[in-house]
Amino acid sequence: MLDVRRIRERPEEVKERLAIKGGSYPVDQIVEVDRERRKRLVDLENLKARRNRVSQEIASHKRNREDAEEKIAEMRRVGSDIQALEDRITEISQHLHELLMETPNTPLTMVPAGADANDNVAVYHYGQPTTFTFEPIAHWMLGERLGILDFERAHKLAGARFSLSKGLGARLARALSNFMLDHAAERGYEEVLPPFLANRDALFGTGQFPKFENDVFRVEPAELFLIPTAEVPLTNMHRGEILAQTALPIKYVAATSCFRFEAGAAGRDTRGIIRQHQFEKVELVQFVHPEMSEAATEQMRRDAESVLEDLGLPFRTMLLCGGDMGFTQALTYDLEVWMPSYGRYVEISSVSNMTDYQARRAEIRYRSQGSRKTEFVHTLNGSALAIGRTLAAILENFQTADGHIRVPDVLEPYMKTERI
RNA sequence: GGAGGGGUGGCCGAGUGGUUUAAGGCGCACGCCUGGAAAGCGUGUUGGUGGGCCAAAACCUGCCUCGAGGGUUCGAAUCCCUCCUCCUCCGCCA
Repeated sequence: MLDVRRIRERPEEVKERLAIKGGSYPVDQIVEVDRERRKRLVDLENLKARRNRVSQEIASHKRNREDAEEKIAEMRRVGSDIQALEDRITEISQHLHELLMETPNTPLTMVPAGADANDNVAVYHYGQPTTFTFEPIAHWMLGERLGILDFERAHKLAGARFSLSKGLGARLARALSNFMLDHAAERGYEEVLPPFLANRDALFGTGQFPKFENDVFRVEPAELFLIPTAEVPLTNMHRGEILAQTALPIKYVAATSCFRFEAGAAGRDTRGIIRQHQFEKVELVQFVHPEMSEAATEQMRRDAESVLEDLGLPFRTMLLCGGDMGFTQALTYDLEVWMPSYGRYVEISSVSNMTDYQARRAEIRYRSQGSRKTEFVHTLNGSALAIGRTLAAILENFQTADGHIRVPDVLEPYMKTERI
């Protein structure tokens, strides 16, 4: 959620920034509705001030056993005026809130303009697309042949877009998860094992709701939702809190399952484990001082990139253009790993700076040491990494001519074998 | 699942319809006192959101805020309803 005061005071600047994302947003309307709301608020508060004052007088009359009927009758009228005005202001406020909800975060100045993924800018490369002396096989074929991925039985259990891994496949997933958690812990992230279900307020706080309600699984009979990413529980841990400035930055890492309905992705990535209803992911989240957020984003990007580098997987890092960015993001890097079966780079991580947009929705503040004033923190998150896609990338990039998989050195202590 | 009891400021804790603009204590900050400190004394100490002052800061001022949301009332921390959460006991359970 954008700061309504910023829109009120500098609407042109906000419009300019939003233009980078493309589309049209109700900035002028927000300014107008906000003005209307504040105007009526003054009237309401004057009425309430009067009621408070006269109520004191009534109390004083009652104590002195004097008649207060006239004032009570007067306040009865004032009370109904207040009620009517309050109802009107509630309507206006809801309208204003809806308009603000339709307005995405403003991109940082370094974000390039552009309409879609074609306008993203590659900012970093590691390795080269893998070359083979034989015909490489797709991970879903390899996985089934090696008996480490089983799609048919997973479909029997839960339907399409589910898979299961077993044997060394399951161990590889666990190895990746443990390796990535350790990797993050070395970089100062505190490990968290959060609930995999979250309530409506949490989904709203991180910005999945109200816009993407159709993309998550709702769990009956409680009003709970399977988390689409650990960003939801990790960021909402501090929802409604005022943090000490000395506590910043707060850095969390969690390995969780993630659940996405993938509505609108019908027919896309139907083979393999690239796009599933359930997948595992190691997620990084940071709460930082606003002045530190750009540097922290670069650092988090390195935290994610170094996972791929340690594994030895070829990838590139893309700075997303305005048109390809998410709703709540002010800056996003996508890490894309080379996937031989696709013959192209495939997203394996996304590192984003939400500036204060999420913090404002979720009311996460900090109190600066000198002053008593509270400010919103900046929130960052990034995957490091998506387990399933990393597993697929390892199968495909490290397959050998005899149909086996070379285990990356850094995983050997976890795998207890050099090859699958 | 059953029965009962709680949720008040940074913390503890009083408060069952009107001098409560939330008592008192602890902690913290500043000041006085002191050679310096302790003690003592004094002042301040939830957050949010409006208005005023050319802008900012400071300052003045209104409204809201006693787990959350509704309701009753001229007036609600206090009464009623719904929800969340914590604790105790019983039952069940990885």
